[in-house]
Amino acid sequence: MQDKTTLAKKQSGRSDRSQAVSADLIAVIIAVTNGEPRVLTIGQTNALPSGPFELDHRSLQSGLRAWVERHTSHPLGYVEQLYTFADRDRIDDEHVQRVISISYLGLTREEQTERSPTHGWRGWYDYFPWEDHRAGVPSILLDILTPRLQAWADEADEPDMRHDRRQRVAIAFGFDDRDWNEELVLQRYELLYEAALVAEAKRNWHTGGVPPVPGRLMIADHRRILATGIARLRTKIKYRPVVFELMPPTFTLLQLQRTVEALAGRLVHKPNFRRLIEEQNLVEETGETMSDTGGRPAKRFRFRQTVLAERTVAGTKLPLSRG
Amino acid sequence: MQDKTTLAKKQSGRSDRSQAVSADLIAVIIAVTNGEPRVLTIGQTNALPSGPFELDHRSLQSGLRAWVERHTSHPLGYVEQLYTFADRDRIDDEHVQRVISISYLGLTREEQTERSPTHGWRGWYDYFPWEDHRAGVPSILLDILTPRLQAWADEADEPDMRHDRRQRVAIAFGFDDRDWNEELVLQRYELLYEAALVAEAKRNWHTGGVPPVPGRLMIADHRRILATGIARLRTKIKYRPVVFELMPPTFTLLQLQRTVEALAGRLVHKPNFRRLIEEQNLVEETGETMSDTGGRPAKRFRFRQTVLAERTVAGTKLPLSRG
DNA sequence: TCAAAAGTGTTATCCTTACACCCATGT
DNA sequence: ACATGGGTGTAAGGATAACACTTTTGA
Repeated sequence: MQDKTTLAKKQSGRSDRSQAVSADLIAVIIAVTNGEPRVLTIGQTNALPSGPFELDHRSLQSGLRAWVERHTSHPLGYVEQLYTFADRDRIDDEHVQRVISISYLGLTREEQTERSPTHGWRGWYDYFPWEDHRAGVPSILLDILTPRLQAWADEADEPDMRHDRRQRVAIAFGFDDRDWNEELVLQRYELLYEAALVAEAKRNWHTGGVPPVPGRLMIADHRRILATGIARLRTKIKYRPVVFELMPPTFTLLQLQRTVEALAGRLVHKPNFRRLIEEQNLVEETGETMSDTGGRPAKRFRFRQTVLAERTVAGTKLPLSRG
Repeated sequence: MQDKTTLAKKQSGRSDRSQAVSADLIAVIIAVTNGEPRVLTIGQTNALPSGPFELDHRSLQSGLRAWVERHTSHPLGYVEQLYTFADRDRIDDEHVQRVISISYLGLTREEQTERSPTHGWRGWYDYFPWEDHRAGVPSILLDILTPRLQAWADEADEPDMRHDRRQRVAIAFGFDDRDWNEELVLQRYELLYEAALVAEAKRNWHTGGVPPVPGRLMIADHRRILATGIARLRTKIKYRPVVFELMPPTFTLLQLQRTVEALAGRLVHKPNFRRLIEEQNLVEETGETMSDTGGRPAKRFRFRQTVLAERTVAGTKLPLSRG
């Protein structure tokens, strides 16, 4: 980095020195269908949708919006920037090229009618099976992750490092009767990476180390970016009314609850959930009821669009207790 | 944006079409000196330190760290990415060049001994005088901002828009006996910009519109970036132990409290503050005391470095009540 | 009649905020 | 003595989580 004064010179000299960067957008597009959170992927490749940032777009957001809406034929309700990476290099014909990846989180609804060969939706728990605690602590976590993480912590030579590893693992995964914190998605993935328990960190498992833990792989660092997106969304739903971007125009309170549970990966206390949603005036009755799935018919609700103005800033609360 | 398959081709064709981007880093470096939050600026120019991202740095963070540490001769304690912008264009000799600005927040301590011609520190409330509520609601807010914002809201033609403006202003600035929320720094700045009450939005004040509101101007969108950084820091101190990055090695609890108050722009309830800090075991006594400023000598404390490991994830609490 | 879901009422607990008060030191 | 800052005890209020129980439908 230089002072402002030297900045201009540096930049016109760019092409001589073959120093340039290119910018990619990477999108984490989320929908919730049949109570499962899903992520938009490209082809069969387990890659997040991405591509070069084009000059004709006014801004990063508008570029992303245009592209996604073209491909999914569904408006992108909510878009938020996640993170910008520049740690990777790409080698071109004659130049070393720096690639800057700007990642975004977007929320939509899955278009049921469409079958596209270029993209598809996949459940996010395919990539992170240890993150779904709706039916209790998943056995993958208990039987596979726990012992391997313990072993990794214990294999450290210095006592300080052992203690540090044990503590980080305990906090992230809720060991030693700590509570499970569903927001720590990225920390957990990074610990698994650091412990080389995830296939992306193929430092030694193919040459004698331990095999990777279950969970679908993605190209490059896309799984890490997805983890970032999930973590952000899990935090966000607790204080901003973004869940509604994932809902159909009208819905029952249980459907809304199931969506929240799908995202958070944990169950919610039903009576308290309903109260909280209604107290906050986030929704209004449509007058209709639904009598699908056995039981007393449920009132249909619709999101009160006006709260978007009121609450872009103010907040939403969700009770995330044990069910 | 394109699918992955077309990505490679697009990129090698970059130089022919003169389409390339360049990347800038922009840094919001904060220190707190004598109970005032200060920001590192360049020269006399009211600009944040910035410069091109250089290829020889391993990552964005390391590039920023190296540069700042070279110039301030003080280690950068905490660094966090703020936001990436690409909305501006810069015109080169023969090309239109897209500039991507990646902004960072960094925390240090101000080096007292040093006097550099290339950079200096300036109180952040010079730029945002309406943000300092430590001595009560500032008169700038009461006497100047309030009537102008009301007027702007009322001048809207459609009733819906009027209502929307009134509501957003009321939430952001705490009108109609709403509480002041110190975290909404960016929303407030954006409202002032939208209302053209800030010199950056010089749409009409020099041709007959209202003059800008008090508050020091910065070049380009730097004041907006600073607002983003302040907002982020004000939120962060409430749940992560980052204040300590701004403190000298040892300090009294009142000094710590004054630092928090300087950042938050509001007073804190002393007894509760002390309890909360001590209960959380964030600090330990050094054994020494300080008897500077009249009154009973205060115990000196030091930050417990071990909590960095424990709490990178877990949290810190601060009581931000009325004092 | 039972299962399944929709709802209501109330209590226990904890955290936040505030109030009241005493202690130690320098001038 | 009094001003200034250090420091402790405790109670009021609100938010959250939990428990217990009633209602309405379809099979």
